[in-house]
Amino acid sequence: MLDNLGDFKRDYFAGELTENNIGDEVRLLGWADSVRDHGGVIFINLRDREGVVQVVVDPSKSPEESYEKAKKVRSEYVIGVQGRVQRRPVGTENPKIPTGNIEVVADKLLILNTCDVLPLPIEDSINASEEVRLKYRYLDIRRKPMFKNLLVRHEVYQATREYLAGHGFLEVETPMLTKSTPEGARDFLVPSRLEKGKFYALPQSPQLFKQILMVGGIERYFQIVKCFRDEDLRADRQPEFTQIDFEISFANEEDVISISEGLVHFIFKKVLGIDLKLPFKRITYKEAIEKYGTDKPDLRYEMELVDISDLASDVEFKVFNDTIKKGGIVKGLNIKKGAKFSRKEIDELTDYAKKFGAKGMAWIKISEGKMSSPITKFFTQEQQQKLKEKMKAEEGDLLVFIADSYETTHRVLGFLRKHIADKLKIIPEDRWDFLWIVDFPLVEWDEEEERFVALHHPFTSPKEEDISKLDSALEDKALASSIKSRAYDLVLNGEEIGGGSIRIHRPDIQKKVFELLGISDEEAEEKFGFLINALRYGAPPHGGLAFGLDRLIAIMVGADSIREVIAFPKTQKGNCPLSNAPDYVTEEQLKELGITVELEEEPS
RNA sequence: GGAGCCGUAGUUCAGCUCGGUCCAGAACGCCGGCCUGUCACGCCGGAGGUCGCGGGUUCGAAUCCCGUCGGCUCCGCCA
Repeated sequence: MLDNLGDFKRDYFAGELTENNIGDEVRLLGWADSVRDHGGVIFINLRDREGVVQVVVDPSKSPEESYEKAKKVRSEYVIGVQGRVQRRPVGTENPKIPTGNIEVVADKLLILNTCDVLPLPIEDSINASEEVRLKYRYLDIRRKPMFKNLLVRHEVYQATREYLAGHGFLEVETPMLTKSTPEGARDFLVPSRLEKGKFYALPQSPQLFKQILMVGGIERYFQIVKCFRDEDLRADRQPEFTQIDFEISFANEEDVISISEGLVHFIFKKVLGIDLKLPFKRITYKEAIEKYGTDKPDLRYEMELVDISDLASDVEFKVFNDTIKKGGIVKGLNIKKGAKFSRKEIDELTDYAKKFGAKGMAWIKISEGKMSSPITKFFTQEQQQKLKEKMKAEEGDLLVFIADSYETTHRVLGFLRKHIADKLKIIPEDRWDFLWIVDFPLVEWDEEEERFVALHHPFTSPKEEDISKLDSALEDKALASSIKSRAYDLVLNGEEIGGGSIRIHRPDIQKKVFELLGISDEEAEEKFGFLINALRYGAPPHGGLAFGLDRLIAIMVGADSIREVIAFPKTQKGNCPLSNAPDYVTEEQLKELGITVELEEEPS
């Protein structure tokens, strides 16, 4: 028989009790974390949000009714205890828990609810499969590490609001039911009942609305906001995710960067007690690609790409000099202490490189004072020496080379660099390597679509000195590619955690950029007409940034996946094992929306 | 769209190479009994399985083959 809560109130959280409470009569509410029945005395660890305390039910001290009830308590029963706090008898202290010097002698015991056999253990270390954890997320969240992640998340929200509100930013909500936009990710669509055949889209970001808020004279806007993108999932990608989004009027890059740095600094200080060094390092997009092979380099380890194209054009090795002749490049990585790799391991690296488009991978081991490799014979002594100098090669190193186009070479080496660093476990933990990537190209040529696409988004402003290039950019691919944008990304430990730009605030420039992107006047008018219109009515210069909140928090708590910092995340197929969404709806619901569904198979 | 790993009691796994001795086994959990200072309590006993699903091969399939569903990682995709 279960007890009613009635007017039973909690005086303390279990974890709040200290030796100062000794002698106090207290009431506690929570879950039975563990029960130890000795046939006589019964120990129950009562757990709540803030911690655990031992409750003692002693037949010689507690009322018989309470003792009989205590015998029935099992793991995760919901209980209430009224009792006196006492110092534990000498020798029975438990140093493993913060309240280990005290215990509560139960006077009154309430059993408020029972609990079925648990599908996953409520323990700190994770053993259960992720599928089970998501299905029973309420049990998973009872685990301390999950609770801590959600707590950190809460503290980041609060710090964000404190900092941005303190710097004159107004929190304004933007619509969740909005308009589908071309460019960018696939939209989630929501059918309109009132206008059958029409659809809302869930926002990929509040981009257009926050710009319009600037036109509206808000001056400084922010929002902690859900964004939706219907693309395939990854460990760091969910179909719905959260951004810290902000925008500033009359701002240039430095204003946005400095607010961003201030915010991140504030969050780290407030939540983790860490003093980040400001300003963050900055490198250009070009430098990032050429040194690290990626636009989100992890600077926690060195291993930079080395260009040996000039040397490669002279060596007899056909793969190298042919690549150069065709306008490609040859670059290498020095894998420190990599000479210990077996032939098999090197072959695995080659296969890995091929996955990313490499045709092959050349390698040279430096061991016993000389170079050993199938390609050494193509190098003269002098060339070997030169190569060693360029690569800063020392005894015990392994040099690997990719010869291909500019793009492929960098891309492959970028992935290799990361892969090898993981493999060799040379990435230091507990480092916070923030890095701004600046000077992005405005557009890049998309071979598949046979048009230019925006690297950032279509509302990103070109650099002021490049605006004149817009007029002839369509006819001149090289010229178009040389236009730099006013975009910037913030990278932390090799992950992109934020990105933004100074936007276009003039309708004439916006029109030219649309033209460059192959977006016709009609299409621009139809899809973004409301923004273009707004720009015509005194739009101030403005810019901003959005942080990927989930990624930021995942890195802060050391989680491998953003699912660990989201209360109710989705699986890789976009399912929610807890609620079983998405699911079929009734014929009536579909009819009301004027929707007919074509299924390959009938729903079961 | 593609590649890889995984799917066996409530949970985590072993068994699968080389089919039979497996009407499947361990640990934790659960249930019952004993136990008055434990805290991963202990001791004794017990229950618990559509081996993801479907098909095939075979005298015989958890094990081999094909398909399919689901979970995870990655590529493509993600302005």
